[in-house]
Amino acid sequence: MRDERFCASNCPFTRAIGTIGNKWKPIIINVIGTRTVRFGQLDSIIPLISRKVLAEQLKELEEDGLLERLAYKELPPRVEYKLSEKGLAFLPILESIKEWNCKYEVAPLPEETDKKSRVTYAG
Amino acid sequence: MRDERFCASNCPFTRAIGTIGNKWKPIIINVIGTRTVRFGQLDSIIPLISRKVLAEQLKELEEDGLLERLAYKELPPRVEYKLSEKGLAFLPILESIKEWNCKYEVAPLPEETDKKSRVTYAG
DNA sequence: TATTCTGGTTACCGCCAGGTAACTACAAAT
DNA sequence: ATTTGTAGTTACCTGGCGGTAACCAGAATA
Repeated sequence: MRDERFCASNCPFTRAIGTIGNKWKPIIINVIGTRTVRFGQLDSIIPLISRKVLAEQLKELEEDGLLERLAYKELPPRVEYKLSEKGLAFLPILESIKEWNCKYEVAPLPEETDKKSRVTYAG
Repeated sequence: MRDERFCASNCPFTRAIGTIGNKWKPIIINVIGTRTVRFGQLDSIIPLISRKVLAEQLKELEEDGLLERLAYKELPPRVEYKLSEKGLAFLPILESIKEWNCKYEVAPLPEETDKKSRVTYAG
């Protein structure tokens, strides 16, 4: 999911894209925001992602220093995720993407499907 | 390459990620920048992308209004690409990603491979 | 006559991203 | 005794992403 060739580039921008340049990571970071969120919450807030891929993405985000994982030694287990300083510093960028899209997006609904089938987050 | 489920979302941020949330599009937009660039130039500047995928990405970027395509009726053909107003408005976002990465990136070179194998753009 | 130059498109094929289902541990509730 | 709940992990399998190679037009050059 991370692109290793990108991450090995000499260009810092290319490396950045290699790290966060896929569809799930911006969504996950945006959903977490300034909160502390548990795995199961993410799983239900983002219905289109499977648990397997969610776990992979979270692991990579943690390895890349965007995320902090807090595991409590309880049963049933409890794990909380929150953004690190680096992750929090990425939020304004996501915010500007949101504004950019709102400003320039053109009519995105060519075929008027029933609105029930549309999902709120990440789908 | 575009994620249609994302693009059909009610959430403008999710739609934005559905449109530009893959690894090639930010790279392409960044490479074009404020210039006017021909297809063959892009192909050689970004060595890791194949012509097929490059053509696909350019077509989608044009459909999404980020890019303007100017085809001259010559032989051999000449086609020039430049960013639209929407595309140009996206450049500052890419710039802030670059700065963010430079500020927070941690030692990205675990195994010291020979530097010759590293590529400058997108790889 | 044959090659080159450009911007693609098409057919074909292999691999892996990602989905599904099953399974784990153990405590507490029923 | 059995079900429930959490946070994953693992095995297995398939669709489709993306790579490669061939091919196109038609003027210019050798």
